[in-house]
Amino acid sequence: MTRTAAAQATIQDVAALAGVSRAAVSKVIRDAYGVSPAMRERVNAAIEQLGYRPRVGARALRGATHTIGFELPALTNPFFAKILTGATEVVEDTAYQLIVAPTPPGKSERRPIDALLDRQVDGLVAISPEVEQEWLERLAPATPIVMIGRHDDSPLYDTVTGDDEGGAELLLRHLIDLGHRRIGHITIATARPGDTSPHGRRLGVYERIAAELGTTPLVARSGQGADDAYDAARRLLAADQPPTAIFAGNDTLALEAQRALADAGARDVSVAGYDDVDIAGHPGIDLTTIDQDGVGMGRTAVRLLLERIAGRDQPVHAVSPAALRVRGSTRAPAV
Amino acid sequence: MTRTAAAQATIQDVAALAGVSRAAVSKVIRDAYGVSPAMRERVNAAIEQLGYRPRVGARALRGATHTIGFELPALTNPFFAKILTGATEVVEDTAYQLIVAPTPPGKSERRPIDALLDRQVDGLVAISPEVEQEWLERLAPATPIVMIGRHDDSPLYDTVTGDDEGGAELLLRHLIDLGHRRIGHITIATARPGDTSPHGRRLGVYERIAAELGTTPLVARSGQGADDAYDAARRLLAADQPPTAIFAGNDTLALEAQRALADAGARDVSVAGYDDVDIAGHPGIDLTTIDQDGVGMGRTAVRLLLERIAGRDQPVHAVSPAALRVRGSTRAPAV
DNA sequence: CGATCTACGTAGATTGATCTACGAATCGTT
DNA sequence: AACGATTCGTAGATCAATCTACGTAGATCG
Repeated sequence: MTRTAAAQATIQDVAALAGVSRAAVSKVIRDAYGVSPAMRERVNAAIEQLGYRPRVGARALRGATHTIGFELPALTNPFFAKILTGATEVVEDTAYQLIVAPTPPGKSERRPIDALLDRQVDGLVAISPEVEQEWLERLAPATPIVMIGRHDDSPLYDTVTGDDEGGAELLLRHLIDLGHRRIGHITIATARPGDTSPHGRRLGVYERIAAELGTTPLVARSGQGADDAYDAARRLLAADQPPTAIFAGNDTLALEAQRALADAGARDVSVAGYDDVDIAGHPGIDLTTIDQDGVGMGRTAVRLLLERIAGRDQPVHAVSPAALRVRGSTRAPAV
Repeated sequence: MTRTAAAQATIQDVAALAGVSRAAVSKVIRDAYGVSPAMRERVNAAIEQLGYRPRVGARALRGATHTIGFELPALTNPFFAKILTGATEVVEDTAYQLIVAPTPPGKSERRPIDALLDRQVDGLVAISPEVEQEWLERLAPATPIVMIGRHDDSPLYDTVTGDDEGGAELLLRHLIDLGHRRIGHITIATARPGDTSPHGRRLGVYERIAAELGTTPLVARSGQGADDAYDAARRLLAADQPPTAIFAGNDTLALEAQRALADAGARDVSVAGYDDVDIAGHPGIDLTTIDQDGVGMGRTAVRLLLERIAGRDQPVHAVSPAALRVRGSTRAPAV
């Protein structure tokens, strides 16, 4: 701590240099009422000269931070990057700054969310955190929050979800139409059929449709790592009656399934994913998947949040439509 | 602003409930000297009961924020996600919190960096921002910074780079060994041969080796978007003497080049990238590339930063070694 | 047994901004 | 010229923490 911190200029320094009061400088900064052009001029010159920038922390003590917090799980999933891209776009056009707190793999989303709240963000977006709804509802009155992916119907916060039921159904019907009957499913370890998470919803639809078909569901669960997804796919292939098609809970899982299929020489097994990440359209991947417009979801989330910050009281639960993208990874089963 | 903010508990509230002074509570929180077990007990109970969490902003006014800022460009580039993964890992084991400020595509890195500084981060990591070294050196005395990717030799801040010269040379020698003589290069719009950026270094090596070979360099420049990279690749293919191999400045560019090759039916043109992103090893991509251990670079960056925060004065310029990963995307040229 | 030491707590200043009052100057009216 | 209405600027409280002094017990010691 023997730092020779070339002490940053404070509002006091600016005021002294411009020969005005601190309050006057504050007014200029905030573009508030009661500032003569002459004073504005002098103050701005002083700010310029000193390279002054207001400390957000000091501001936070009184009012707002003009900051939007974004909790981001699994950095390696490009779908989340899509959402974040949309969020960034919208924030770009406002006076707000976006700051992202990543959740380390396998850890609870609580810590990054708390970290953002500790930094007094004016609003918070989180991607499908696995926390209790009650906990979120305790936070929401103090800080507006928008959940992406969680299908809960809270009156206290907004949600943006994909049409997971519709999307999963679209995809499964597509496989069935191709002639598949033994369809395996890869999902994440924590998903429960029909729960409020996207994977839970997709799993629920999968089980329902399996029941309709009269087939026994063939589900493999994957942990966080890429290897886990690979292993899950291998387990499906090793089943007594291996599937002719695999519906992976998302594209990242699907990519690992493709890898496993290639290694197992199971060239004729179809694979489909969910999310339509950029790479899915690459000719070497050519993955059939569901596009739920991640960029749009990110945009919507921030828009809803800004509305909340501006004072809206009524909850909004937005749903992004799901569209099937048929590509080469799915075809009729080999006879 | 008609928010019924269920006012968060402050240190004053905790002190009142525990029947002690504010300073006492502060001591307990900071684990400072002069606290009896009995008092600690009572204070912790009060903290628990009120769900109290200290405001980082208020703390920042006096001391540190225990926050590390991370400037992240181009969310869509999975290599940066790798670096961030490494950074997250190291921060995980400390009392610091990582917050990320993304740079919107095509915008200056200055704004996100300033935003982090305004929030009084204790240290800052940035990925190859295109700003003047002088500007960084003005920041560094007040806030320790570590630059990833920039090959500058500043005495005021640390750097972590890949061995871009070695890596580019490895890759080009590999192509030459395969028999390629007409090798095209895709780089980013702002790169200048030999400048301090990774792309500039790689471009410099490319031009040097082209000169050694006595061939005219064939360089296409790409803007930020995926389409730009695709177009750049198309331009290379449309040259009078189209290349038999393409060395893309990074894997993201290489993936677009593959797409362009597929669309152009140029099945026999080799492609190589740089970074070894996860997808490069996928059987459908199978991209020859350079692994420069992005995760390790992220880890090193945070370690160096923590050392600086702890008081180190001497600069460190770490270099991550480059390793060639030969895959199916490069082969001998068609005769 | 009185002096010193240590452990434990507290009072109050401090940090950098915002914001509410309020005072002073300027202006147009009648 | 006197009046209220604007306009411009400042003083000082305030926000939630930290941190330096300093006070008060009780323990230790010669």
